[in-house]
Amino acid sequence: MPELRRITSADVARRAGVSRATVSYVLNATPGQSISPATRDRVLEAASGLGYAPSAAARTLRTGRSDVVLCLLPDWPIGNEVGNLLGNLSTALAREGLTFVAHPGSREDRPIAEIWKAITPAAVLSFTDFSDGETEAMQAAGVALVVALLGRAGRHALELELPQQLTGRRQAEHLTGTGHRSLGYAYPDDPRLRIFADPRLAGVRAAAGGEPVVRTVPLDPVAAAVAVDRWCAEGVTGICAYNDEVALAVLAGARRLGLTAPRDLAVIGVDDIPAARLAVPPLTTVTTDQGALAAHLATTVVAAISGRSAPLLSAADLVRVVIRESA
Amino acid sequence: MPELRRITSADVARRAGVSRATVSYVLNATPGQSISPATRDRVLEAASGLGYAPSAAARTLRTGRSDVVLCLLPDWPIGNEVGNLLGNLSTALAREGLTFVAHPGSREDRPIAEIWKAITPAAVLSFTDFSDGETEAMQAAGVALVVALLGRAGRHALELELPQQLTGRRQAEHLTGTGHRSLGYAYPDDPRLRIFADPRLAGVRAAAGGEPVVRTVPLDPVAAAVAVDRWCAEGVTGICAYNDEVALAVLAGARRLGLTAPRDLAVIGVDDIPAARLAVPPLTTVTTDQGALAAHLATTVVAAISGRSAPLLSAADLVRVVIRESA
DNA sequence: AACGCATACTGACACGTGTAAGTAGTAAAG
DNA sequence: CTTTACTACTTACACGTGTCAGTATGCGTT
Repeated sequence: MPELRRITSADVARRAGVSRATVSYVLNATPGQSISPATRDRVLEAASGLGYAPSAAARTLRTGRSDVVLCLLPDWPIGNEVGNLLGNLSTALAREGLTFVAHPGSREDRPIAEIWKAITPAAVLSFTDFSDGETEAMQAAGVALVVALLGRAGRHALELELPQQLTGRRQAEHLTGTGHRSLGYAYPDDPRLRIFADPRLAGVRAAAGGEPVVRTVPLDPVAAAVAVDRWCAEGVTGICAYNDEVALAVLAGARRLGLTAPRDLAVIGVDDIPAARLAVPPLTTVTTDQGALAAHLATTVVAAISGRSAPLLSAADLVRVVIRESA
Repeated sequence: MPELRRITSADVARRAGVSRATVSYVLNATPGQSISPATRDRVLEAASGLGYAPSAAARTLRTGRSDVVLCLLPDWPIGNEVGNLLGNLSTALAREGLTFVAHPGSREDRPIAEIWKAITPAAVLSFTDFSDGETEAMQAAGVALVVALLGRAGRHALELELPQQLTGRRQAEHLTGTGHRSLGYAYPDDPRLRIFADPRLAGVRAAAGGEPVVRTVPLDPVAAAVAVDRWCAEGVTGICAYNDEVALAVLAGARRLGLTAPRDLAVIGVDDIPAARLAVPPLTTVTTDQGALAAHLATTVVAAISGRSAPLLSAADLVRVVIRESA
């Protein structure tokens, strides 16, 4: 059995006939160092020839900072669209030389300190915001950047807040644009979702003429029917739903009452999940350009890590209405 | 401004009035070392008093192994159910002292070597299987365990293969149990999903009387109608769909043809997504106990890391049919 | 000839940890 | 009184890297 040993930069140095320091300078393209093209090539060839892979642990120990960006996922079920965003974020950050990883699971079953202590990330992203103590502890441990994407406005940049509001705006604009005067907002049943729901509702409020009638709609046809019945009694004709699933519940509730969309009630969702176009009737919804959003998040993270100032998000054409038949 | 320095075990040792080695022995409860209760308490108190957090990088460097379990996600969109599985897996591994992280994004845009090099995980999980070279390189770099959950049968344990097959079995059993003799299988449009679809189809084959009529069904009502039309012409009366979304497409296609489920065509899905119970008619589907599956995966990983043999999966009551109206 | 000054490197240290090997001190056994 | 065994530690090294401070060589200038 062949000896299975890690290949270190010392191996590369030996093979290239130079010192280990030179190897490090070549492979990291350290500025301010002058290396002759000849030895540079020798080092590069030796490294790839041996299949050298620098030890991240050693590098992190030395520099006090890794190239990992950690994203703490919330404990509520992540849907297709968040998964999509994470995928795009991962490729966008990879393009900048950063490694993106996500940690799912609630914060309760494991203190989040355990997590970033085990990774030593360059940046930590979270959907919810941190306590001041947490932020402080992380920065003391060498985490360069801590960002909450949503949550109570603090001194953090809430980068996702704006697109969420815009989502609500577009919903309301579409309904008022098609003649609906009195709007309802179908709020999700799960209280953990309010962190997303509140900014969307705020967007609806801003774009709707009057105050929308907010009602919680469970993902159940019978319960949804009750909500729809009361909306109709109040003269509401257009419903902005928190997302497509809630919108499907509204449609199912309306169907139980013998109502058909969009004639009796217009419904518009968010996310454009696959089930939306397969619904009865096909669901009009609002979709976000996750690729562009992820790219912006990535540049924000990179800028913050390297100390530059982050560009502003031009959210205007990020969110788009997909018109089908339900509204 | 207060000096912001990392608290090391040397700080703890100084404060407790002992050597650094003693601190390490106490905090890691190293077997074979005898520490007096008095000094043990002093060390423990000093550590918590200073808020000591061991550097994962240093520990990883020293031991050559971290307590991180890395899961490589495929590049196709992960749905609710996979997200659920990841969450459960995360909490199950946390209970064993392991930190779970997921890396989304395709393998193409970043060689996977870059990823595990940046993390140095104790184990790597993947849905697809690795090339032999990749496996070898990872083990050379100190990764203890490499597991492919699905894929071509190799020398790896394909832990997810069995539950997937069982899923297909349960679908077919339900349909044959309700009198359907001639079955069809609605295969997903996206070729990247075949890694999940093939074992499920194999399960249907094993449980169905004859060979099911396999047809690809895109997530589009019009295209799905074409498939349904041909199935009906062939005398097929029950459809096992790859998942709930494909099942919804089949239902939408049937509706376009004026057919109603389950009278003209019985349809059964997989996953029990929220949209399933809101469909017309509410979708009968097969659901997996993700919590139990995750727990089994976690114990398998832990067993493999610590060199013990893994327990077998008792898959029997893991998969369950949710009977609604479509079949 | 002396000096400055780039170029092209090398030697040595530090990061924070786990652990093997060693060392006093005490106590029981021979 | 020596030996052995055990307790309760400490000293010292290694893990693999980045980087500061040197050093030797060549070259143009004073």
